[in-house]
Amino acid sequence: MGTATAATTRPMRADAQRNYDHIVEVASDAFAEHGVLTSLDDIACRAGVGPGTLYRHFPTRDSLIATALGDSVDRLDTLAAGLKASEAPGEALHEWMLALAMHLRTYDNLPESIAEAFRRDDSPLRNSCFPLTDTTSVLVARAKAAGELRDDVDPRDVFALVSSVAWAAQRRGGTDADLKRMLSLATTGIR
Amino acid sequence: MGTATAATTRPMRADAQRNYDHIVEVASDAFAEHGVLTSLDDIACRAGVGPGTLYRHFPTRDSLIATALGDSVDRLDTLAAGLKASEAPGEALHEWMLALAMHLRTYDNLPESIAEAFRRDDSPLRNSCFPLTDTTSVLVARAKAAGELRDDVDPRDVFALVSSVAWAAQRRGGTDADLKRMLSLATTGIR
DNA sequence: CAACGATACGGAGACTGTCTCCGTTTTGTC
DNA sequence: GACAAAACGGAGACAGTCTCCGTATCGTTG
Repeated sequence: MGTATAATTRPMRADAQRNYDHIVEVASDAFAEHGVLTSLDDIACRAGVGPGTLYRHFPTRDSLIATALGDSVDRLDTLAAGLKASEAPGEALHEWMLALAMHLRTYDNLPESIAEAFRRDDSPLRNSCFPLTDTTSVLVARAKAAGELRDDVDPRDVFALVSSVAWAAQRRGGTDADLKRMLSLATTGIR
Repeated sequence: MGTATAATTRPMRADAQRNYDHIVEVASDAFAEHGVLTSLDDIACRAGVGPGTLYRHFPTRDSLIATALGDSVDRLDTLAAGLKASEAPGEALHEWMLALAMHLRTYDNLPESIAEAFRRDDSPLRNSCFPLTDTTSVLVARAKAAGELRDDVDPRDVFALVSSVAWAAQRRGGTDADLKRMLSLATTGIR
């Protein structure tokens, strides 16, 4: 991803593509610095475009977040491919849960936005998470099959649990140590 | 609590007390119906007072939430007294964690507000939670002493974990069953 | 390369919610 | 009944979201 284009339809006009790319770039920085709740008009301003232009390209905050997260999701997908082939499904699941939790820390308040997106249909942010929930399901199933995870665990609960740990850790200090400790606390019970 | 008064200083003037009580009453309803993020001006309007009056009594949203939660916290305190004397500390801790999680579901978005309050000093909402964190500490210590809980568990992490489970469960459907299932998933590992 | 239609821009401004300031009203006391 | 202190309330400043539409830019066609 990185420089996304609506390749399905007619290609974007040159100026539109330029603005689109610049907005995403600025948004990534702004989200990283101030969290996903930062002012969108401010992002537009910093990107040197009017609010109208931003909202035309990204009708909702979610759509902008989803696009800004593109690279991080791609990286997770690469990791997922390896983990799905792992010969130690239990460990693979653990590694995945940690990676997922780290991903959810990409921006401040991201877990809230994603959780919110899951309550709406057709949210672009929700759609962008489907690869992640799918991978979670696969890894949970493999861990179960290997007898390394209880049979009664719902993969959706696992995703929710990881989200909630990421959420909690961010408010408990936000360091890697906080995240790992909280995740360990919450998952030791899984086996 | 219920009808709180600044009893430490001079008693409130009659009209002020009347407005104060009415605001809290209306706020409880509004929070219950629309969550803690509902419009404060709207609460003022429904309570038949001007915005100025509301903000004079409750300078921050947190202070209003804290007051509105008074009754629920009182009920938890009563429960806590019994649990602290329980002869089954492990079970007592579990029961407490469930009660705490239910409390955090009193209003929509309450876990977020409380977590946020914990990042600020002198937030009234944070202060109103101290009895709860204290009880958590006591019950965690007792469970440890009885050998029913790992020694390396930080009570603050326990509180954070319960908050995060309440948060996650609310976004996973919000039913009692969702909450209990998620809590069980997250705590089975505690022992 | 001129010119035209389609595409995209951008900023003024409507709208919503937060929060404050200060002239007016209510209260309690002497 | 009158006076000072306490409290009221609403107009309005401010910030953020999002839209509408006149204007500018682009790409294509002759």
